[in-house]
Amino acid sequence: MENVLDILENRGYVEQVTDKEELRKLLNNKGVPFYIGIDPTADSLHVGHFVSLMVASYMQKEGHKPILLMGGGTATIGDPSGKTDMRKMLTREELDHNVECIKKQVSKFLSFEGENSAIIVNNADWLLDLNYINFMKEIGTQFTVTRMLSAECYKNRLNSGLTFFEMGYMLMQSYDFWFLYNKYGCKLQMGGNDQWSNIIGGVDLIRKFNKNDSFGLTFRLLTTKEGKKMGKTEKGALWLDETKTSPYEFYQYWRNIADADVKTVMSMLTFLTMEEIEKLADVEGEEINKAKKRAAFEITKLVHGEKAAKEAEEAAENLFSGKGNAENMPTAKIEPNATILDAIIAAGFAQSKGQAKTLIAQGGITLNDEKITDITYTIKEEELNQNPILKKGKKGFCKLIK
RNA sequence: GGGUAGGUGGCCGAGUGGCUAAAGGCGGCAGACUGUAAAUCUGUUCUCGAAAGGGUACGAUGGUUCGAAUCCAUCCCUGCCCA
Repeated sequence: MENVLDILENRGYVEQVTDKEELRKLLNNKGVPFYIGIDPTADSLHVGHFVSLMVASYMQKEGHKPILLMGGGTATIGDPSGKTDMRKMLTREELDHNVECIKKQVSKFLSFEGENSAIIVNNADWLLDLNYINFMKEIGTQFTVTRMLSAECYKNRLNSGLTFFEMGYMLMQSYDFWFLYNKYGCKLQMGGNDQWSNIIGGVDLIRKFNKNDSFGLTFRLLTTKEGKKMGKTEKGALWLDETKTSPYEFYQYWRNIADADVKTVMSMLTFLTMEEIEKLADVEGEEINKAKKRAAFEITKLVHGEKAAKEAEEAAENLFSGKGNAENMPTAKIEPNATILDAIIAAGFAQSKGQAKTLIAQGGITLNDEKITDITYTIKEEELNQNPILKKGKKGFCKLIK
């Protein structure tokens, strides 16, 4: 029988493992509890979390038990790993709200029923009550600064300011793992590769207090071939929440990825078999567009469901084949007799009138396929009643409604 | 606490009294070419205004000056070195 670890490796998720052979043995059993941490700093997950959820999903499908750790405790004081500005402090209510929203999204990937149902825990439940002196005595003595500084992630920060809290963050995350190990028998922590130091911190701690039978595994960060993080859009992050990033936009993001990234995206963000993926992606030239379409569809389906994925696909197809009568493209409400500039801003194509003017000046704006050159153009009521389609460049579509 | 170097547009980074809405690079956007790709080339990139022109802006607040990102004072923040 295939081991989950092999699946994960074949699909290109795995970056580092503490002890691959021993972990493989452990995973031959069923129902192994493992945990993945998520900081509930927003009311939606973004693409960065997507990979984690995919991995967790594969793990659960193979019979293991996912524990999702919400970093409610650490988020209340702000996560320092953002470079300069400490993130906003979040109130308990906000955090609870975020956790609820996240749980909804997570349930598309993980089952909260059955023998190996996923569970959600919040480290606020144990971190907030810690006593500093006790913590330092018990946990602080187990770490040497010398070793921590030799970690890659701290090395880079050494010349740009590293606060004590940031070092302490590692202790807290290590403590989390130890706590879950004791409470749930959780023997495996998984996370993005940037979490490696924090994860092995926990593994070490468990070895010192208990025994050497816990593991850490990190997965590749989702980056393009050029090493840039995936999931950045002009509006910021690519969210999994449909009100923050519409299914159409979401679909378009994946439809537009670079050729070189198609395979990565398909293997890491879909459940297509590797044979299928190779068949689709190992092609020359224009053919690769089929693979991109499939990738976009599958990924959108996972996050927004099949119906939304189909709608996004149809909308895109109609728009790009020139018939602008799709139902599901983004819409923007404008007043009758609004100027073209207002419409451009309402559609989200520009932040200011100046930018909107630039767009027109550069010939990037069309209304029902008529190029707009006059920046004083106003959209009359009768024209608006026909719900004209405003187009920015080649890919920006928006239906104007009253 | 002492010494020292700094804080400039989304980011990096030049600029040390008027020619500076601020070089250059990155990123973004548009155009050409294409396959809704990449690479390349061109243009563009604070804001209001149709334009002329105005308004904000170089950590913060005051001041000097006809005129300040640039000089002075105080404060806040960051790096480095010493304690």
